[in-house]
Amino acid sequence: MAAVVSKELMHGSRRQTLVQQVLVRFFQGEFQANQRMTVQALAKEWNVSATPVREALVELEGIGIVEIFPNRGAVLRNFGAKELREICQVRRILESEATRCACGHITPHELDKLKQIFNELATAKRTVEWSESTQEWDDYLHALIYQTCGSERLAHEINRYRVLYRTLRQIRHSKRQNVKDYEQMEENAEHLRIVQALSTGDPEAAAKAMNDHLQQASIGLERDLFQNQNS
Amino acid sequence: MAAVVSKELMHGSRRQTLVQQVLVRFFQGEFQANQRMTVQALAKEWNVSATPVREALVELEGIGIVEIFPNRGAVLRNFGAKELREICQVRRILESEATRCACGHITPHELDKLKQIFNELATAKRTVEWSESTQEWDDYLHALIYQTCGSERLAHEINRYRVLYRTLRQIRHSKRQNVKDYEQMEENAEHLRIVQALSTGDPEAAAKAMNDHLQQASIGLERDLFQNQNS
DNA sequence: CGAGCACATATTATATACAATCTATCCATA
DNA sequence: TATGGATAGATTGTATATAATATGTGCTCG
Repeated sequence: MAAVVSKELMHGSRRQTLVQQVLVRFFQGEFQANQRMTVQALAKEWNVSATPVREALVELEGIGIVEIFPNRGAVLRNFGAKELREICQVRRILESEATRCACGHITPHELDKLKQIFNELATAKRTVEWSESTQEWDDYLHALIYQTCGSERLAHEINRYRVLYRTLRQIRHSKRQNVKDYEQMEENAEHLRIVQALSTGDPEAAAKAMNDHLQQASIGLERDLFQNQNS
Repeated sequence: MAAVVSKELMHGSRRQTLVQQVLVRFFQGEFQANQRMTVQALAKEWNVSATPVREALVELEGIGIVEIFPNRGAVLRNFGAKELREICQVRRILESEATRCACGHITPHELDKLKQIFNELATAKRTVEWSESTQEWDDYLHALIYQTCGSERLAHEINRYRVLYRTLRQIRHSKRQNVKDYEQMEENAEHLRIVQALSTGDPEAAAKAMNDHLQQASIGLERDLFQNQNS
C-alpha cells in the first residue's frame, strides 16, 4: 500500500490549500489589518515555492481578502463585524435572487420531501445529531436552490461565497463547542418557510423568506464570532 | 527623452493586460466554447512567460471566464445571449442593492446637480457629444452610488463586474459605429428616475429604478451584440 | 532646517529550465 | 469486450536568475 500523502500537499492543489489556510487565519483574526503578505514569507511558512503563492494571492484578491498593488505586493484587508456583515449581505442578495429564480423549477415531490424533513427537524429534540442533520439539510437546500436557479453565473458567484461561509461556520463551531446551539433553534422553521413559499410558487415570498433566513444567519454569526464587541 | 514603452508591456501589468485581452476576444466570440486555454499557447501568442499567464488564468477563473480543472488545465466557458443576460443579472442585483444602501447617503446638493444634468441630457439633441456626455454621467452616477453604499465589499464586487461591463460596452460600440444610438434614448430618463427616488429618500423605489435601468441596459446590449439571433 | 537627488536595499515581476505528477490514449492480453 | 499497464503529453510545482520598481537612508545644496 502506498504511503498516505497529506491531502494538503497533493499535486495540483497547492493554490487551493494556501487560499484555505489564509482564509482560516484571516477570519480567526490572526492577521493584522493592512499587514503585508510577502511572497517570500508565505512560501517559507508553508514550504512551497513562489508560483503557487502568487496564484493564491491573485485568487485571494478576487475573493476580497487581500488587495494587490502592482509592484508593491499584497496587503490584507480588514476583518471585523462590519466586514462580516458585508460578506453576509452579498451572500444574501445572491441567494435571494437565486431563490426567486429557482421558484417553479423544483419538483413538487422534492419540495414535499423537504417540507416533511424541516417540519420534523423543527420540532425534534436538539441533540448533536440533530445539529449535524440540520446543517446537512441546510447545505442541501441551498445547493438545490442555486443549482435550479437557471443561471450558471449566479451559481458560480454563490459558490465563491460558499467558500467564505463554510470557513466562517467552521470557525464559529470551533469557538463555541461548549455553548448551546441556540442559533439553530429557528433555522429549520426558516427553511420550512422558504420551502413553503417555493411550493406556493410565489417568487417574491420565496426570495423574502431566504432573505430573512440569511439575515438571521448573519446575526447569529456576528454574535458568535464577535460576542457583541463592536468593531 | 526615454523611449515610449507600450503600456501593455509595462512591468507589473502583464497579468491585467492578459486578462483584458482574453476578455475582449472572449466577448467578441473569437473563442470556441470549451476551448482549452493552455499556458504555452497563451504565452507564445502574447510573447510573455508562463508566470503571468498562469496568474491571469486564476483571475479569469474568478471572473467566471474559464474553469480550471486541477491537473487538467483551463477551459473556456461559453458565451452567448444567455451568458450575457446572466452577467447583467448579477450586475443588476449588486447595483440595485448598492442603490438601496446609498439612499440617504448622498447629499441633496449632489442630487440636485444630477437632476438638472439628466434633465438637460434627456431633452437635449442627440449628437456625438451628447452620447459621450451621457456615458460619462452614467459612469459618474454608478460610481457615486457604489462609493456611497457603505459596503466596501459590495463596491468591490460591483467593480469586478464593471470590468466585464466596460469591455462589453466597448465591443458594442465597435460593432455599431454606423448605427444610431437609439438605445441611449431613454437612458437619461432612467437615470433621472433613479436620482429622483434617491432624492425622495425611498430606498425601495431607488433600488427598483436602478433595477429597471439595468434591465434596459441588458436588453440593449443583447440586441446590439447578438442582433436577435438566439443562442 | 527642509527640499531634492543619488544610492543601497528589498521586493516584486518576469523569464527560463527542469522535476514531479497527473491525464488520456493506445495496445496487448485474457 | 474488457481489463490493465505502458507511454506520451500536459499541467503543476520547484528553483534560480535577472530586470524593474519601491522604499528608505544619507548627502548635498539652498
